[in-house]
Amino acid sequence: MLRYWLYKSEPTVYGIDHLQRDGTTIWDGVRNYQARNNLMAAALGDQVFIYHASADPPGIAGLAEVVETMVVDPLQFDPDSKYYDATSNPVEPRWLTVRVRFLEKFSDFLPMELLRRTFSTEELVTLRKGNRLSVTPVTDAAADRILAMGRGLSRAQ
DNA sequence: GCCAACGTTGGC
DNA sequence: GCCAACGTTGGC
Repeated sequence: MLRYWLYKSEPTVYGIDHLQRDGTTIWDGVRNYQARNNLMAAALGDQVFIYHASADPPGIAGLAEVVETMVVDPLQFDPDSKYYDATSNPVEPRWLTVRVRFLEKFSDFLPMELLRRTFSTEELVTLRKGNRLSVTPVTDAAADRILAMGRGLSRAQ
Protein backbone atom coordinates (compact mmCIF):
# COMPACT_ATOMS: atom_id res chain seq x y z
CA MET A 1 0.00 0.00 0.00
CA LEU A 2 1.40 3.33 -1.09
CA ARG A 3 2.31 5.65 1.71
CA TYR A 4 3.17 9.31 1.84
CA TRP A 5 6.00 11.05 3.63
CA LEU A 6 7.33 14.53 4.11
CA TYR A 7 11.10 15.07 3.87
CA LYS A 8 12.60 18.37 4.96
CA SER A 9 15.62 19.89 3.35
CA GLU A 10 17.14 23.32 3.14
CA PRO A 11 16.75 24.46 -0.46
CA THR A 12 20.05 26.33 -0.35
CA VAL A 13 21.65 22.95 0.32
CA TYR A 14 19.37 20.62 -1.63
CA GLY A 15 15.90 21.55 -2.83
CA ILE A 16 13.37 20.56 -5.44
CA ASP A 17 15.41 22.20 -8.21
CA HIS A 18 18.45 20.12 -7.36
CA LEU A 19 16.33 16.99 -7.40
CA GLN A 20 14.80 17.92 -10.75
CA ARG A 21 18.29 18.44 -12.15
CA ASP A 22 19.65 15.19 -10.69
CA GLY A 23 16.64 13.00 -11.43
CA THR A 24 17.35 10.79 -8.43
CA THR A 25 19.32 11.23 -5.24
CA ILE A 26 20.26 9.37 -2.09
CA TRP A 27 18.55 11.13 0.82
CA ASP A 28 21.74 11.31 2.84
CA GLY A 29 22.81 13.18 5.95
CA VAL A 30 19.94 12.25 8.25
CA ARG A 31 21.42 11.70 11.72
CA ASN A 32 18.38 11.40 13.93
CA TYR A 33 17.21 7.94 14.90
CA GLN A 34 13.50 8.63 14.64
CA ALA A 35 13.93 10.18 11.21
CA ARG A 36 16.14 7.27 10.17
CA ASN A 37 13.52 4.79 11.34
CA ASN A 38 10.97 6.56 9.17
CA LEU A 39 13.36 6.39 6.21
CA MET A 40 13.80 2.67 6.84
CA ALA A 41 10.02 2.21 6.94
CA ALA A 42 9.63 3.48 3.38
CA ALA A 43 8.58 1.06 0.63
CA LEU A 44 9.19 1.17 -3.10
CA GLY A 45 6.72 3.53 -4.74
CA ASP A 46 6.02 5.53 -1.60
CA GLN A 47 5.58 9.20 -2.41
CA VAL A 48 7.50 11.98 -0.75
CA PHE A 49 6.62 15.63 -0.35
CA ILE A 50 9.74 17.74 -0.58
CA TYR A 51 9.60 20.43 2.10
CA HIS A 52 11.85 23.48 2.02
CA ALA A 53 12.99 24.24 5.57
CA SER A 54 14.79 27.37 6.72
CA ALA A 55 13.51 29.00 3.56
CA ASP A 56 11.58 32.21 3.00
CA PRO A 57 8.90 31.12 3.12
CA PRO A 58 9.23 27.51 4.25
CA GLY A 59 6.79 25.07 2.65
CA ILE A 60 6.13 22.17 0.32
CA ALA A 61 7.74 22.50 -3.09
CA GLY A 62 7.08 19.24 -4.92
CA LEU A 63 6.83 15.48 -5.05
CA ALA A 64 9.24 12.56 -5.33
CA GLU A 65 8.96 8.79 -5.10
CA VAL A 66 11.01 6.13 -3.40
CA VAL A 67 12.90 4.08 -5.99
CA GLU A 68 15.32 2.23 -3.69
CA THR A 69 15.05 1.28 -0.03
CA MET A 70 17.59 0.47 2.66
CA VAL A 71 20.36 2.39 0.93
CA VAL A 72 23.56 2.77 2.95
CA ASP A 73 24.22 6.47 3.51
CA PRO A 74 27.76 6.79 2.10
CA LEU A 75 28.54 9.95 4.08
CA GLN A 76 28.79 8.00 7.34
CA PHE A 77 32.05 6.51 6.02
CA ASP A 78 33.44 9.73 4.54
CA PRO A 79 35.84 11.34 7.03
CA ASP A 80 35.60 14.64 5.16
CA SER A 81 31.82 14.80 5.54
CA LYS A 82 30.08 16.58 8.37
CA TYR A 83 27.91 13.47 8.49
CA TYR A 84 30.85 11.15 9.08
CA ASP A 85 30.18 8.64 11.85
CA ALA A 86 33.38 7.02 13.06
CA THR A 87 31.44 4.55 15.17
CA SER A 88 29.33 3.12 12.37
CA ASN A 89 30.28 -0.44 11.50
CA PRO A 90 30.77 -1.00 7.73
CA VAL A 91 29.48 -4.55 8.12
CA GLU A 92 26.30 -3.28 9.74
CA PRO A 93 25.95 0.40 8.85
CA ARG A 94 23.99 2.52 11.27
CA TRP A 95 22.52 4.98 8.78
CA LEU A 96 20.24 3.57 6.12
CA THR A 97 18.10 5.69 3.87
CA VAL A 98 16.34 5.70 0.50
CA ARG A 99 16.92 6.83 -3.05
CA VAL A 100 14.18 9.09 -4.36
CA ARG A 101 13.27 10.12 -7.89
CA PHE A 102 11.94 13.52 -8.94
CA LEU A 103 8.26 13.42 -9.90
CA GLU A 104 7.09 17.02 -10.03
CA LYS A 105 7.65 20.54 -8.88
CA PHE A 106 4.31 21.95 -7.75
CA SER A 107 2.82 24.74 -9.84
CA ASP A 108 1.71 26.21 -6.53
CA PHE A 109 4.33 26.30 -3.78
CA LEU A 110 2.56 25.61 -0.49
CA PRO A 111 3.89 27.92 2.21
CA MET A 112 3.74 26.76 5.80
CA GLU A 113 1.32 29.54 6.65
CA LEU A 114 -1.18 28.08 4.15
CA LEU A 115 -0.55 24.58 5.47
CA ARG A 116 -1.28 25.83 8.98
CA ARG A 117 -4.58 27.30 7.85
CA THR A 118 -5.52 24.10 6.00
CA PHE A 119 -4.42 21.27 8.26
CA SER A 120 -4.56 20.49 11.94
CA THR A 121 -1.40 19.49 13.76
CA GLU A 122 -2.84 15.98 13.94
CA GLU A 123 -3.23 15.82 10.16
CA LEU A 124 0.24 17.13 9.41
CA VAL A 125 2.84 16.21 12.00
CA THR A 126 5.39 18.69 10.75
CA LEU A 127 3.15 21.58 11.81
CA ARG A 128 3.42 20.67 15.46
CA LYS A 129 5.06 23.30 17.58
CA GLY A 130 8.66 22.48 18.18
CA ASN A 131 8.68 19.69 15.65
CA ARG A 132 12.16 19.19 14.26
CA LEU A 133 11.78 15.74 12.79
CA SER A 134 12.97 15.89 9.18
CA VAL A 135 11.17 12.74 7.99
CA THR A 136 7.51 12.35 8.93
CA PRO A 137 4.55 10.31 7.67
CA VAL A 138 1.63 12.04 5.94
CA THR A 139 -1.87 10.56 6.01
CA ASP A 140 -3.57 9.64 2.74
CA ALA A 141 -6.29 12.21 3.36
CA ALA A 142 -3.80 15.02 3.91
CA ALA A 143 -1.72 13.86 0.95
CA ASP A 144 -4.69 14.02 -1.41
CA ARG A 145 -5.38 17.60 -0.43
CA ILE A 146 -1.72 18.61 -0.59
CA LEU A 147 -1.49 17.18 -4.11
CA ALA A 148 -4.60 19.03 -5.25
CA MET A 149 -3.40 22.29 -3.73
CA GLY A 150 0.10 21.94 -5.13
CA ARG A 151 -1.26 21.29 -8.59
CA GLY A 152 -3.57 24.28 -8.38
CA LEU A 153 -6.67 22.08 -8.45
CA SER A 154 -8.05 23.02 -5.06
CA ARG A 155 -10.60 25.76 -4.50
CA ALA A 156 -9.76 25.80 -0.79
CA GLN A 157 -8.42 29.14 0.43
C1' DG B 1 20.16 5.91 35.66
C1' DC B 2 19.90 10.89 36.52
C1' DC B 3 20.30 15.28 34.84
C1' DA B 4 22.85 19.61 33.68
C1' DA B 5 25.19 21.41 29.97
C1' DC B 6 25.54 21.75 25.39
C1' DG B 7 24.38 21.41 20.42
C1' DT B 8 20.98 21.47 16.71
C1' DT B 9 16.79 22.50 14.19
C1' DG B 10 13.98 25.62 12.11
C1' DG B 11 10.15 29.09 12.49
C1' DC B 12 9.87 33.74 13.19
C1' DG C 1 19.67 36.95 15.41
C1' DC C 2 16.49 35.00 18.81
C1' DC C 3 14.85 31.27 21.09
C1' DA C 4 11.70 27.13 21.97
C1' DA C 5 11.97 22.50 21.76
C1' DC C 6 14.08 19.09 21.54
C1' DG C 7 18.32 15.21 21.24
C1' DT C 8 22.93 14.02 22.83
C1' DT C 9 26.75 13.78 25.90
C1' DG C 10 29.17 12.83 29.91
C1' DG C 11 30.09 13.35 34.95
C1' DC C 12 28.52 11.36 38.92
